[in-house]
Amino acid sequence: MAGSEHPPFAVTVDLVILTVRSGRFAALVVERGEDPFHGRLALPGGFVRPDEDLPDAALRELREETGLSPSLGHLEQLASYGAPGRDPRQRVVSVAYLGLVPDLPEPVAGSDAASSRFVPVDDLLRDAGSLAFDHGRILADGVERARAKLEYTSLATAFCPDEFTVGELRAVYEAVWGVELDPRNFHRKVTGTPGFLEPTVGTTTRGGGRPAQLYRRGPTTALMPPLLRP
Amino acid sequence: MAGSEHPPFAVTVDLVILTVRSGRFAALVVERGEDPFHGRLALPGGFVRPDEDLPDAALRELREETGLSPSLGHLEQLASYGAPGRDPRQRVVSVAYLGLVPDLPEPVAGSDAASSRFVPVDDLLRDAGSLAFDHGRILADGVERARAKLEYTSLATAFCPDEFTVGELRAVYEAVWGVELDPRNFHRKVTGTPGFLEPTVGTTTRGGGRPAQLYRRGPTTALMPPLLRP
DNA sequence: CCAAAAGTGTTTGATTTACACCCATGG
DNA sequence: CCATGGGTGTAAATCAAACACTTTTGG
Repeated sequence: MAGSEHPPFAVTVDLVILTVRSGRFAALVVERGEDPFHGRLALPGGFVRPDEDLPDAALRELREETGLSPSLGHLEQLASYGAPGRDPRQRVVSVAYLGLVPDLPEPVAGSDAASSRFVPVDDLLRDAGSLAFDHGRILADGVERARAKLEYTSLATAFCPDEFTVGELRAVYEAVWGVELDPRNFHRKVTGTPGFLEPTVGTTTRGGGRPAQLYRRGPTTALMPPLLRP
Repeated sequence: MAGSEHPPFAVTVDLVILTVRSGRFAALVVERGEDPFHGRLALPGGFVRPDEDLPDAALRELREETGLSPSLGHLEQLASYGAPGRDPRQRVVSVAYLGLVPDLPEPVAGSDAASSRFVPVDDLLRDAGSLAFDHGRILADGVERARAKLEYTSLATAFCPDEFTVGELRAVYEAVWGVELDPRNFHRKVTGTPGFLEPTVGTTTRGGGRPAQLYRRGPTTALMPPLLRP
């Protein structure tokens, strides 16, 4: 807590942006255009500006990379990473944020990094060194956090579009956890948890079968009873 | 992810060190000896050194402030705080760590900050502005995290000395949550959860009544069934 | 012997699970 | 009319809360 002899640090934000795309749990990655790690995959991110708060920097990067502001979706701080050698150029402390977004209709909208795309997380995590810097660890931490939070919050709705069916919501859990859930018990559980889902007037038959009630995400990001253990 | 025009940041670690002392949930605070916030209470912490990893900085501060290395106890990253105005002198990003320690026999051992002491968290949180900087918020976040993790992990043992009884462990929960728990059901629950407690040969009658089995913390920081909902 | 805390057993009610069954649509 | 998913009912199993009861010490 002394005076002014603080060493020079750079501060960045890195983003773990997760979604569910065609039944697969996937993360947004960019291909690096410069050294170090030229040509390798990395998490999107960038330097925090001099007068910018950390969440603002994360939101700005999210907008730049995906064209999304998480009015839909969800953004929270994940953790910080500051090992001395993690960036070979200089001492960098990175504050990682975890974002959950619905499957974008356009892969990535009018976006800074044209080379960004979603890749299934199992593929990215298969060997830890496939990502630049320590981004493999950051991604693993983000994936673990997301999986854990689905168990006891209503966050899974952040992966769904504005209106969605209970079956589509169940598909999110099945993709993220890699399990099969009983459709009947799942339905009872989520519709019976206050604050989780808000019914709309509409129904849909996309996906076939009997028309399904459409829901919006509840207002509260509600905490729930355990939901379902994989 | 551009070149080298990064603004000057200072990086610190701040510590939320929690314990249970005479039945009260308490946090370690120091009295500031300099401006800004001269004379106000603050969380212990300090600048990260140029070649020091973040967890190492947190461990070093913990040692300096409490004389404890958390071989007993527990230390984990909490969150980072970097709002532009949070330190009036300069732009500082602080990485907060959460430490859970047993009640120290000596209040604070051979310690850097002679003015450090444990204060009940309710007193510290009663009005948010009682702590310097944004340390009220950091403390609140740490307290919330600790309370939440007791629910589904065996972390409560980090508040206990090397050997302890089930009744002493129950007292930890009651202090942290501010509730009364049924001693009989609590006993069954914790002794029945594999990996939570490791029985020793000893017993004790400190606290009166029938001799109580002594336990050590289990090896695994086990995840548990929900335990008990307050 | 009495108080006080440890520890066990049992009863009751809630929650979860598994699965039988009916519903409403598209092809 | 049938395949497909949506949605409800229900019985069995599992789990948690409440509490009667026994144990073992100190005073």
